[in-house]
Amino acid sequence: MKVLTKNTDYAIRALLALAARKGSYLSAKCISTEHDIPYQFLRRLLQEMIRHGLIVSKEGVKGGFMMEMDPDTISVTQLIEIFQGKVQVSECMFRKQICGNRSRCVLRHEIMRIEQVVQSEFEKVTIGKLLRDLAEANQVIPKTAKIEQAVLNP
Amino acid sequence: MKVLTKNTDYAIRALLALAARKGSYLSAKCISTEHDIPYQFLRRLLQEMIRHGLIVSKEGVKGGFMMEMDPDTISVTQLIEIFQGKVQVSECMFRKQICGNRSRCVLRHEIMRIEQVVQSEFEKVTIGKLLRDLAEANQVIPKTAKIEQAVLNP
DNA sequence: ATAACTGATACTATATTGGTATCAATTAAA
DNA sequence: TTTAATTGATACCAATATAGTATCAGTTAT
Repeated sequence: MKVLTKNTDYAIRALLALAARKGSYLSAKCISTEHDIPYQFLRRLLQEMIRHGLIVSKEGVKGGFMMEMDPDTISVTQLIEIFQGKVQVSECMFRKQICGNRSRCVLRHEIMRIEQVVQSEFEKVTIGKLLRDLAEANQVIPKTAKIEQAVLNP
Repeated sequence: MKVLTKNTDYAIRALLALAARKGSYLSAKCISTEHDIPYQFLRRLLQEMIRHGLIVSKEGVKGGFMMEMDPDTISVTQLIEIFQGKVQVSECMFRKQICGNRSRCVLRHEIMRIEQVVQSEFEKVTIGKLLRDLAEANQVIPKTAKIEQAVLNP
């Protein structure tokens, strides 16, 4: 069971790259080559994120994508919702089938509780947090700093 | 994002039916018609659960499937693993790509933590627990008892 | 003997996921 | 003003996963 698909995966990586260079434009090509994300695939993801207001773009030479908002306001939950649809435990067997015509399902509480837990866990994980984790790792483990540096500042 | 697929969904329902009649054989046909699960589909699921030792079967007339083990030892996590593969947050971008040749990934901790949370939440939900939830609901909401009864004792 | 069963397995249809290609529009800069 | 680097939009394709069906052989209670 794969919780994050490539969509979400790539989107997170792209956002990390943009967050690390907040305020300046990064082209899709640059992000693609530096982070090993298929170019055209990445572009679709970036456009989708623009539509959702997570990033902005500028066309033409020296154009690209930029993060304007606070990276801490972008959670993995949001990205999952955009690229994989809203988190739901079942679609919705318990609610529709066992529940039948009943308005409230006996299992609904259990299901809802788990949905809530899963969602809130992913909500805690923001782009800002991931970025800080990376930065911290750079300091704690100097041996690998170059690699992390490469990831963040290609 | 659908956490439980039909496989797991149906499997849970079938196990609830078997747990409710623990010790006696229930045919696939019976479970299928009573719980609105496609017959052949259900049979595959039941066979899979036999292979994993969750239930036993008896061939021939008056045969069927039976639950021998304690329903509290069967968790939704187990069923997800059987029918949807082991829970993993990413497959595994962060581990393989960003980490590159590094043995330990900076994001690994975050990812692992979430995997752990998700898994342990589903572990709490056992067939036994779901069954008790249903039974309890029958008592608390007598108005709907007939429906629940139908579900549990077709 | 026969009908009600499971065991095993092959098959099909549809949706999702992952990825590619193309062309038009925009823009910085030579 | 031409050109190259860029995004916008969208159509397309391949592989895989999901959901469901069909078939035939073997077992067993009656």
